Amino acid sequence: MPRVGLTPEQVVGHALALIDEQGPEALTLAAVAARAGVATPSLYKHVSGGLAELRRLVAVRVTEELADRLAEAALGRSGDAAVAAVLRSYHAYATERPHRYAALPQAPQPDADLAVAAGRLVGVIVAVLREYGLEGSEAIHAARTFRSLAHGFAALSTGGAFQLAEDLGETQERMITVLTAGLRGWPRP
Amino acid sequence: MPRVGLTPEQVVGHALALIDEQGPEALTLAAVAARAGVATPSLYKHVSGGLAELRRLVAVRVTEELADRLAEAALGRSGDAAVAAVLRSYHAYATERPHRYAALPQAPQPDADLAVAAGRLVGVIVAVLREYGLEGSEAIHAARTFRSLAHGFAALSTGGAFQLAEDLGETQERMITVLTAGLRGWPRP
DNA sequence: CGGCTAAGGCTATTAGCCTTAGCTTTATGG
DNA sequence: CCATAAAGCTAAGGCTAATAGCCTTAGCCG
Repeated sequence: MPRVGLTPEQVVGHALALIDEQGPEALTLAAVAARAGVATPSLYKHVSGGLAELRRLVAVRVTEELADRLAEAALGRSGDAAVAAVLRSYHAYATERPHRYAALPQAPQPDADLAVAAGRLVGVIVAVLREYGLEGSEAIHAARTFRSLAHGFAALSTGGAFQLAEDLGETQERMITVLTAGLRGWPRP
Repeated sequence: MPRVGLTPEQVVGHALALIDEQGPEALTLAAVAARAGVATPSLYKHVSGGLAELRRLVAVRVTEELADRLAEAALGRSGDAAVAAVLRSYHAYATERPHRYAALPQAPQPDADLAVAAGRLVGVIVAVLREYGLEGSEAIHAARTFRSLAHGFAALSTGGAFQLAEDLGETQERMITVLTAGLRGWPRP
């Protein structure tokens, strides 16, 4: 039994490949083990928490990836252009890797690593909103609005909920217009 | 082995009860059978497609429930008040029955019954938007924006994605303000 | 009233999955 | 050169869905 030199990172990599190809349902330890050229129980040497932990690690990695994408999109832009770029790149990520994006919400438990990654993602959004003069609680409400719109659009469009022929890109541009206008005229209570 | 007088509707009812209590992951034929006082394979007499069909039926029923709620909220209201009421009742449904709402997207295949139910839901939204003078493609884009915001907010808030202490109701009111303003000033290309 | 049919139960079985336990081999550091 | 920890293995147990085949009940029809 030659050593295959597996690491937790590689295990997650195989998991992501499986998800990309066959969807989150197909993520099973047996399939990951087969792909890694190893017997199923051997995975526990690297991912001691079994399937649950593997899913957790996948969620963390995807969240980090998404946060990176958003940060890159925000880089060098400001105001409406930054909001538009971040929203577009959010949707682009979900569209390019729909299964990976769908694997995101499956982490019910509050998890420290995931919280860190999610914090980075929210940080990018909050930074982009700062230029609208939003501070404190209002920045939080605005960031939630942003995330709701971005996630809803990504989830529904990759999930096939938008059946009609109208172009999704057009929908996205309308959303951007509404959102940027809403941020400029943000309701100050 | 006395007949227990099961119907597909009752099977779905038990499935919903299970989901409400323990989440969508807990929906297994074995658990439903136990709750119905029947052996697992007997369920196939009522739900011939097994677990997949049961999930499908659950999704249809939940979509119908939600559409009913939204229709009721829209009744007798118009304009901004109607939009606000529908958005609030969307979120209220998801909050009252988080697991049930989470069970919604698990129906991947395009399904006729589900399409009908989803059509009713979209119909309510389109009707509410009609008062803003939106027609044709623009009405579609606006309805998509509405759904994205509603679903995103529902999914993220019930999923525990909003960790901070800020009140969710406040966030919702900001969202309503932004959305109604965006609809009134809808971008006419 | 007698019997037939279809529906609604059942048990048994197969196949696939996760997980734990305990053994064996490999690689490495002293 | 050997001891030990890491990384692999097989075996086994306990879930799950799903299929096959049998039995009983209900209800209808002649």
